[in-house]
Amino acid sequence: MTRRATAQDVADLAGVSRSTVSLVLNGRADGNISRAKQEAVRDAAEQLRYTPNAVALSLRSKRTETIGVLTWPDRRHMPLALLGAVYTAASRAGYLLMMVDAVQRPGQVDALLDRRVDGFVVVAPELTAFAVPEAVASVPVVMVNCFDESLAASSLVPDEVGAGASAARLLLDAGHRELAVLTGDGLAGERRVLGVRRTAANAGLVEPVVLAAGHSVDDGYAAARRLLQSDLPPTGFVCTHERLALGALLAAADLGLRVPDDVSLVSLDDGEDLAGLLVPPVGRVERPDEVIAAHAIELLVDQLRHGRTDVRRLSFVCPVQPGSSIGPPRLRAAPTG
Amino acid sequence: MTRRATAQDVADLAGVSRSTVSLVLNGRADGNISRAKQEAVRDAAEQLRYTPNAVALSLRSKRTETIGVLTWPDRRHMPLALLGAVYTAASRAGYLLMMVDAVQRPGQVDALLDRRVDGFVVVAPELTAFAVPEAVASVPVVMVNCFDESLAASSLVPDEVGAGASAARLLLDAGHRELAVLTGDGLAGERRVLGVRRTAANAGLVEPVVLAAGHSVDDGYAAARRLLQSDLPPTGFVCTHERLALGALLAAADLGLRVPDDVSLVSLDDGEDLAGLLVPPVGRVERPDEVIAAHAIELLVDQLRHGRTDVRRLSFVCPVQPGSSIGPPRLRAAPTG
DNA sequence: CTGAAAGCGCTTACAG
DNA sequence: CTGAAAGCGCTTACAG
Repeated sequence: MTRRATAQDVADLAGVSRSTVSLVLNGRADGNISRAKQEAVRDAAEQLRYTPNAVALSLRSKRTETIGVLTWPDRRHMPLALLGAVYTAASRAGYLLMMVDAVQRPGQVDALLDRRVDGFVVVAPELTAFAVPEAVASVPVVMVNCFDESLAASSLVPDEVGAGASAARLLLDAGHRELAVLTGDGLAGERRVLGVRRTAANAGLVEPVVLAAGHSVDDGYAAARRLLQSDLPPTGFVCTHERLALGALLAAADLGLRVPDDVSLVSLDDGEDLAGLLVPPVGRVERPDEVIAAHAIELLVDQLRHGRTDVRRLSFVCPVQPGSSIGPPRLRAAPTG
Repeated sequence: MTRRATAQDVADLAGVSRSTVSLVLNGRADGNISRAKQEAVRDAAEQLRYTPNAVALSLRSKRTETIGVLTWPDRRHMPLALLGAVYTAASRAGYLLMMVDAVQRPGQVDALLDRRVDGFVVVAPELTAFAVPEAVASVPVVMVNCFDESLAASSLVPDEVGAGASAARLLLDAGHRELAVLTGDGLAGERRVLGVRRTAANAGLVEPVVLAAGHSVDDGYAAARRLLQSDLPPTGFVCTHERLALGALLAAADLGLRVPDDVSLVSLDDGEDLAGLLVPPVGRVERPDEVIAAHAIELLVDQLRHGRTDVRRLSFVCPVQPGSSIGPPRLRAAPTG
């Protein structure tokens, strides 16, 4: 609870002026300040554990070295993996983050502006259009996993259609011909389904069964159970998010079906870090959160530090992560009739 | 990218001095400033969308209305539920948060101090002792889910022993006499196990089997599978964290055992919000994250705003959340011999 | 009733 | 080689 030392304290202790302290500590003393005084200043600073008051620095420099993060939860979760990756990238670049829930607490967006964050990154839990509040655009903004067509801001999103296609291909390559897709609502789900459909069509497969299952484990369980008990059950499931995959896995186990012997399972990544932890680990198509976040911060920092201002719209390939939930389709007795 | 208005801009537009603007906008104009000028100031402020620069305010007031959050991940996860609850409580009290990973990036703790956060809350993912860096204690600190014996800081933790006892009682009350405990390492696990053991002993039960399973779903799967296939399988499982419960559920399903018909399952909460989502929803003892966080922020804000300084060590009861994973024990053929 | 001044803690021209 | 001054944007005594 003790008062922290100021440059004046250091100056007093070293017997010099405030300006001298500033010059020395900021490495602009060469040829200006005598060796002896430099030494004295450094000693005094160390002894007092002096470190400049960042608030005063900010008032003067008009930079806070702080980035505002606008995010919000959807029904499943906060975009934690993305946020963590944004934090890591920002830390490395020397920035601290102030995060607010832009949907639940829109008022805090203004609080961020008042505190003069240098810029914003908007992080969505799931691919979506998002209307950035007007005031926010008074500083550089980059959008992650979302976009605002009416705004000249860079935007970085996963290639969801490609991800869906990769998921389908995992099953096709294993020999499956009868696919089912379990999905929730939302733009990411739609695009992922589109990817699966296209790939299936290109491969000459019968149209996959697409079920709008929902967003919970239980939804995945119910949908998978229903399909698995139908007359002509699909041999391979694509789940557009991870809770559905867990539900499907539980449903299969409950029905005495083994994964991947009796049914194969592929999941798309929604940042819950769940699919890979299951038993067996579910093969999946990942959202490259670290890569996206690193690029986002790089773009933003480029604007903040070097005044670059070009708007980019980037789409990122989603890498495939094989898992032992994928095997060849189970041979089925030819349908009678 | 336009410059934001300052009090001077408002003063110029309203034709008054800066002081007048300040007085009017801070509600101290009564009897001091003429009605007409007040009106003029307010109009000008609105027109320019003036809002005070919080950086300048902070330099003057020596308060930033910002709380530093020190946290870190353990092997399973970040303490997300707690952090979310801390965020909500702090927002309501008018504070913004700056969060850093105190273990991975200790240097950022100093960055927080330089930026003059008003206080700190330390949030641990799992109950643990934590040595708060000395400099941090120069401002008010409250510790959540952790403690530092050598520091005069308030600390708020779950009653882990009580939680373990409640978990055991859920199974006892359903008629179980042969319990197994799946646990990871760490203080929370130890205390939870202690609670189970005591309760079992008090009820005159045979000592429960305690297995240091690990921290992953797979660990829970392997441990549960082993026990379920043993000669005298336990009828009820207590899992000290949620991934173990998921693993146990998958193991049971794989072995063709039904929950709760063949085996009952109880989980303790570790903030992953997983157990309740499963099929069936796993009965559990919850960590009261919202309650803990609300009290923590209340204590901290009391210190920040009213200078209260009493150190509290609080322990919070963990409420029981029944789930359909608990049923009466399956009758077993008497052991032969 | 209202404006000029001081000061929060910095850094950067600017004099000497 | 070094110190005094100005200014970032506020608010609060202090004069008038």
